[in-house]
Amino acid sequence: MQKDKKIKPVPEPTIKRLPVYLHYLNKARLEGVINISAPTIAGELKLDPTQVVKDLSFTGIKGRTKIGYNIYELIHYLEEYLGFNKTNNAFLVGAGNLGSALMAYQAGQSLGLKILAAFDISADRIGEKTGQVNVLHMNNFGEMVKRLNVSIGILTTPEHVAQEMAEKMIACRIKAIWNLTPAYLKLPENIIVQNTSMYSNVAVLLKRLEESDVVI
Amino acid sequence: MQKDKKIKPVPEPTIKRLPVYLHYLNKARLEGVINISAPTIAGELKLDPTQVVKDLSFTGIKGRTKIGYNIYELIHYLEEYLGFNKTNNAFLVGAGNLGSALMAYQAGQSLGLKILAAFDISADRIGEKTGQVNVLHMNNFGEMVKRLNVSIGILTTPEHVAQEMAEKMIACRIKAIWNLTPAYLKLPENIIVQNTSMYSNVAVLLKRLEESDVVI
DNA sequence: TAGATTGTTAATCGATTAACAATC
DNA sequence: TAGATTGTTAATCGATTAACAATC
Repeated sequence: MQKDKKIKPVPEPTIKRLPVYLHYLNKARLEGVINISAPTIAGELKLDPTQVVKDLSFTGIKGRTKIGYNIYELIHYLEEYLGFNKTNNAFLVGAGNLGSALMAYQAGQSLGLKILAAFDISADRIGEKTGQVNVLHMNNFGEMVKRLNVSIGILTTPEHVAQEMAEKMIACRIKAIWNLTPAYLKLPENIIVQNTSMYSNVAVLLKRLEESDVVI
Repeated sequence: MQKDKKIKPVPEPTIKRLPVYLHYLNKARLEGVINISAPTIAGELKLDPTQVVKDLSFTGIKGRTKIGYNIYELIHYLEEYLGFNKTNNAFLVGAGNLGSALMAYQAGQSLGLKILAAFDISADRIGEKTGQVNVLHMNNFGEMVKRLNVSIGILTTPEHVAQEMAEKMIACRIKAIWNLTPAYLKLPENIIVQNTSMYSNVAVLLKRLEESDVVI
């Protein structure tokens, strides 16, 4: 059972860099680039060339020595590997500013997620349409999950209802939650939670600013 | 010059966890907790107790064996260490949904940053007031930076103007940019940039969901 | 051929985890 | 005293970087 441990797991830092490559490559493709090498990508994104080679190798793509990678092929492999070419349907809970930002966001460019509908409990938001996404009452959440077979939930509520809404989501068979609130959610082990904490990023920024001030 | 290399640098993962502790501790404090131990914190946030001890030790706090840390003192040390108790003034550029979310956000709880004003170029946003923050025209940016001596900029514009606005910010002597757009900014070495990429988080979520599907 | 690049394996670096002494 | 905890040092683990062979 535990025998076949051969499959080397992808490092999480790699997973986080792959969409950055993808984003850059799409831009380069629009500028007419056909072939692109790891050192070029590394130079643009200020990374180590070896690291780019290694990261890209996880997608299974084969490059050509002296030439690099075909940009279309590379984009395809990245999208395939990240699952960005599949339709990853999601429901959003909490149609405030942050939620609206995400809804507007995906209208322009694919985030790898497709927000099929948004849910809220505030009467004046329900019935609204942000981007192409309708805002429905949270009461309809369970029914809609069943109907559209959605397994990803995006949580953008105020913090004080985050835990409650997350529980409601999983009661309706949501399997993975992207948590953009500052709340730390207590949920069953089998639920996948991805926390995107704004304040962690602020902390890093402030520390680096402080360090630079000291040096000067 | 290079001699005193004794000061062990704080690991970046530690910096990112510290505000998570702080947030949890503030909640616990409101519930009347006076003393709290590392194993308790670790249990709540699903972390290793040793790691919590080590992380907290960077702030310089001294705990008491068998008792743990005084929660008020610990909060104080964390805020001090992270610089959250200082007034870190910031200007926000791009008063769309995401920008508004951040403005509203800080009204409720301190993010360690104080947004003094927001800037935009769209006529119908200028003059608005989100939370307690006024939206001004980008033309006034330089003057306001000088007047209020702000060194942190928050970038929440659409992607296609992100580079341009970032350059404008640093031309006006902004030293650090918190970049919440998907754009990869090309800026001088001495500028501190903190990228908060939404799609990196989505990528991790999708990969973990995929893995869990395979296992079942 | 020379030089640039991929791709793999080894070495290094850094963060986490384990071990353990000190303390109350 | 026994047990729980801090705090430090050592061991382990994982990611990055370096080295190098293969290829065009």
